[in-house]
Amino acid sequence: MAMGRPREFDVDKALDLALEVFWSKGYEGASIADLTETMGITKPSLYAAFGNKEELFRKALDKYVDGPGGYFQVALAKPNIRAVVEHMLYESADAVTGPDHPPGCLAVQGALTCGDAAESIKQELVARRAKGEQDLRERFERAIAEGELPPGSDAADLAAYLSAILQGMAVQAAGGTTREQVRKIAEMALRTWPPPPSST
Amino acid sequence: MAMGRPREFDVDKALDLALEVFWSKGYEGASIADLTETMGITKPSLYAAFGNKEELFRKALDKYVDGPGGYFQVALAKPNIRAVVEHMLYESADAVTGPDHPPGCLAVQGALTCGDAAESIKQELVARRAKGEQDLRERFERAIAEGELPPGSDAADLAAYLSAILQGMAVQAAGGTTREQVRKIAEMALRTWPPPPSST
DNA sequence: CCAATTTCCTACCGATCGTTAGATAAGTGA
DNA sequence: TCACTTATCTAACGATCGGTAGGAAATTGG
Repeated sequence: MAMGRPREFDVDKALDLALEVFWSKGYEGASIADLTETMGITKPSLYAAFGNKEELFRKALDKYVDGPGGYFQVALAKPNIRAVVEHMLYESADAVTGPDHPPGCLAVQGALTCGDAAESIKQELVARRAKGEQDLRERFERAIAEGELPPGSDAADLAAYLSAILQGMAVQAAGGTTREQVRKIAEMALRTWPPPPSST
Repeated sequence: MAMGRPREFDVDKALDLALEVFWSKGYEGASIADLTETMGITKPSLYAAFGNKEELFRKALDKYVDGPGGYFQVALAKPNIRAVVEHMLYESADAVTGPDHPPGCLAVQGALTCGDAAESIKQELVARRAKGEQDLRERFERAIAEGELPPGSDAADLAAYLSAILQGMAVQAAGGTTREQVRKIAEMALRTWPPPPSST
């Protein structure tokens, strides 16, 4: 069976470079020219290897989620709820201010708003964030069942609250806030954790 | 002195409509065609009245800040620090989920990331968010001086923390989270307010 | 050496981007 | 009525957008 001409670039490496571009400029802000230039390949090579811009973004997003964004699942797997939240906040603070990649979080800034053409990408990111919040919620439910959180705690509310803080840290980082300052936000959130259940 | 042909549209009304478009699609996602269609005017009319896309955005942003975003300054002016934070959180929850305008916050989602051409708009929004945080910080400094916050409280840290929560609520809203759910985030933040100073 | 297969690159596609000439229409002041 | 000014519109500008033909180059199996 004929193999054909071998590829002259590393697909995985090129995807990493594409991820960096999407991460720093967002889906709409990253042009095909930006991408090919950074990836070091021509447009036909990009399309042959990755399909089109949308598919390329989705592949980059997958790589992000279990690469730089992998701390999320690691945190979820911690044995007690305090460790989960601590890890989530501290690792997130470091992740969104990592010195070796763009600031912020791809799932937040990839397409928080966009034109009509990118609507499906925006929805994909909305769904990913919702999935993360849902995972958190389930983890909190387990913690409540195991008596790790005050009676009356609402897992959904806790998940929304923590998600908001994480996303807020991402916005701060995207705007250039330093790692030290973002870490302080994480520390303050932890200092008041867990928020007690509503007294109503 | 000759007046020339009178304008056939209401500049202020058109600017409001432009604001809605930028608010829901972001600076890059809003095309001139989108804007003129919504505003009900032709492209030359837009350019004659507002300069160019960038100037139009800046004018819309100004209108946003002392219109839908006006709650921020109102909250800052409250007489005691608890009222400031309460107002800020509750009004923000309602503002980012207002039924009569796009969800989220223009200062966050207008250009969280972007291509090279929109870099100056992104920087403008970064500066605006930083200014809001700085205003908060100064209000906290006053509160600390007046003994309204625990001794040892750090005004800058408190401002960064509250800013992050507000921005996180905006991200949640932009993703379609309901007003009720966003309000719960505000309530939970308030339930733990103020975070005590670091014990180190 | 010769198909068959796959990647490579140059050049180009139509559509849309933001922006503007240039002509015409509607008002004011003399 | 007649300049003057300003707004209106159609139509177009060059640049860039995402995406692709089409042919040359490089590999494998026969």
